[in-house]
Amino acid sequence: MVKKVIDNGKKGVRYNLVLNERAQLVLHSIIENYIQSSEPIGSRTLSKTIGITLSPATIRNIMSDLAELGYLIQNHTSAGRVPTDKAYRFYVNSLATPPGISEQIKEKISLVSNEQGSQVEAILADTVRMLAELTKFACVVSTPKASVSRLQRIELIKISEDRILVILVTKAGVVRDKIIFTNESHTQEFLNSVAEFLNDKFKDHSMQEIRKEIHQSMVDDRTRYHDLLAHAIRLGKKAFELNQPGEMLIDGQMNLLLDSHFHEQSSVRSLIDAFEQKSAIMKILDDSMKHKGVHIFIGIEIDLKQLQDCSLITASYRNNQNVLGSIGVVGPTSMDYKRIISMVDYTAKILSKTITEQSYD
Amino acid sequence: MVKKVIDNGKKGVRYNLVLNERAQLVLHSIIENYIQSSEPIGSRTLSKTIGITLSPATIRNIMSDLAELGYLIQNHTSAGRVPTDKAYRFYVNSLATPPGISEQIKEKISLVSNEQGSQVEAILADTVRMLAELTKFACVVSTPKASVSRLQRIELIKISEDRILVILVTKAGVVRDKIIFTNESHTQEFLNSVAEFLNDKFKDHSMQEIRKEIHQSMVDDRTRYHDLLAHAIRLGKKAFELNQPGEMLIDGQMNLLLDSHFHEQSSVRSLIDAFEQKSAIMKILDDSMKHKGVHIFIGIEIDLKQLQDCSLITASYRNNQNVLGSIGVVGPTSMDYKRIISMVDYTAKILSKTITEQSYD
DNA sequence: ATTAGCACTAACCTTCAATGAGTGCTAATT
DNA sequence: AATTAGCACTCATTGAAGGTTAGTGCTAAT
Repeated sequence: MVKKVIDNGKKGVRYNLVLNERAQLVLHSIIENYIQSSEPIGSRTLSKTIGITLSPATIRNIMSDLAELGYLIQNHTSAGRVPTDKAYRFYVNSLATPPGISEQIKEKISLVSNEQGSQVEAILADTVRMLAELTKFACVVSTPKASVSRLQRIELIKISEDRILVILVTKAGVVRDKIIFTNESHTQEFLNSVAEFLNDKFKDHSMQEIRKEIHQSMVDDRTRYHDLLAHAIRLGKKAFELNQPGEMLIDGQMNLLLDSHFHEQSSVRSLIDAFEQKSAIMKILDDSMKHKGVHIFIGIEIDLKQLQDCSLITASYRNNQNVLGSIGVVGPTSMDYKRIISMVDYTAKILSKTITEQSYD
Repeated sequence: MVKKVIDNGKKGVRYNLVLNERAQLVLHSIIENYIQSSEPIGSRTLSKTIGITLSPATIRNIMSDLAELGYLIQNHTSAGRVPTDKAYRFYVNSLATPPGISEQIKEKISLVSNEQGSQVEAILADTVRMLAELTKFACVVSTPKASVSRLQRIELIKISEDRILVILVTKAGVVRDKIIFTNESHTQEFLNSVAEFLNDKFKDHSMQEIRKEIHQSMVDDRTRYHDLLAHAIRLGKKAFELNQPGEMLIDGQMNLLLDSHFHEQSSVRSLIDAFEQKSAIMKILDDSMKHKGVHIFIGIEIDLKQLQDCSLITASYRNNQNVLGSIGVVGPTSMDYKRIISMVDYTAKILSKTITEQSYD
């Protein structure tokens, strides 16, 4: 029975479990129907909506085979069938380049953060909110990590005898601040000199480079005999220490809770859990930064059991110099992939454009 | 029939609709029962749980009167009765000083933001999360408004030919940044001089004062003939312009959505709406900053129709110098007021203490 | 290889009656 | 005069019965 389906003309190819064309068509059609209706698809309804003429009975046979191959499951014996993660994977793989999106949507996406002089964080917040609004799903974005970005300027501000506020501005337009503690008390004037020194020495260097250079300076003999230098290096070490691991902005979690796919108590709980400990999602976003283009994680492919009923569509954004972060949409596995993929794709592109313009390079 | 209840012994007092003692007891008991069970209270069950011996029939009579006076309503003719906003108002008014809370809870509250050297925003974020976690409701906090706070330091950072990044650090420990545009191009060195000038002149002044002083300087003749001064004032004007209207952090919205009181689609929608346009809630928080101690808004008392089924408990927090903002909990009108009030109260006190320690005064 | 036909399933909806928690009113009791 | 017992009544909730519907699998005919 399986043979019927895997047999696509060439007898010899045993392991190449490629669906024959008709089976593909049926599967495709089931998925698109299901995405639209969210209801199990039966042979009858399908035989009407599918393009070619095919009797319900034939379709039943094909569906039975597809079920056996793991593309479909039945919730009840007498219910229609529902696509599995494997089916969605087949589906998105079969999609060619993301289809264009309507001018209207494009305009909405482009409209965000047109306000000049916005900070990067504000742009990201606006973007993520817009995308959540547009997709009606939850939307996340990782903020640029300071470590890959290059230094625009550092400022040291005296707060109390033993506390200094460090402000780092990166070329990507991100402002980060943190407090460091010292044993000795410095005047603001002295801190200004130190900051000026660090700016001269490290401007345009990447944070990683800076940390390395500071480390080298510390073992350099010259440092010990030069007072300002010594202090500068000591303070600089603390200031440039790896700090925030990069953050993540979330919007539209509510959309998911309202979504009919997640109406059972249990799935709502696990969704909340997943978003509460951001780290896991963050990690996925980070990973997807490494590759170009849109990334799609379907159900079980997301390495997070709380999100087993979800799919995650991500795309990275960048400025002229670096990949800075990624933006993503979390929705039910039965989401309208075409629509969401193209939106995420376009949004990431516009975001890259906006951020590049705002960058200080 | 009404007379029976409003009559508390003194015939003459017609407008003073004070409930007699027994009616108060019954009402009190109904409310506490309802807070616990969330189910309409009938005369039968009440006659068992109430302290004194009182037959169901008698209680029915009293309940009937209370209903007529607007303290109770019946959803259906044959259902138990449920407290109204008016009843909750009576209830919280009758509560004496917030009762103490368990040491365990106190400890949990105090535990937050023990990490030294945290930024104010981080402390607030941690606090609001903790309070949401503890109360299982939504929790909001308004960040300190820059305008009331006093200047610790200003920095000007050149970003491009026509853009300058302004960083304001207030004594309350808040860092704010924004970008301003200029017609003329300045060197970073020049910006440093300007910043130093502004720091000398305005350190420790409140933002409001600074705006006023700048305004005066602009009409002052001397300003025109002094180049640095003129530039400083011009840039300063832009830098200190009223910018962010203060922000608001929210956490635990999900808790509300999960709460059984908000399980109808419509009320979930309106909750989301309410939190989406933060401004209205922000306004209430702002208002409550003006008064000392815990504030309680019950149902209709919240000037926001989307939150008609909610109550809001707020308390302001402060440093040595100023009231900085307020923190609040949003829950169903039938929340456990005693518990929540004491938690909000205690949290605000701890928050004030923490922030005072972090302040740069 | 495809399709028509048929028996079978299971969810879903509607109806109906029974149950139970509650009420208001009146008359008896304290 | 206030309280309580008793009674008739209301209405939401529950669960069983029965019909409907959308679906299946299998077999035989095309």
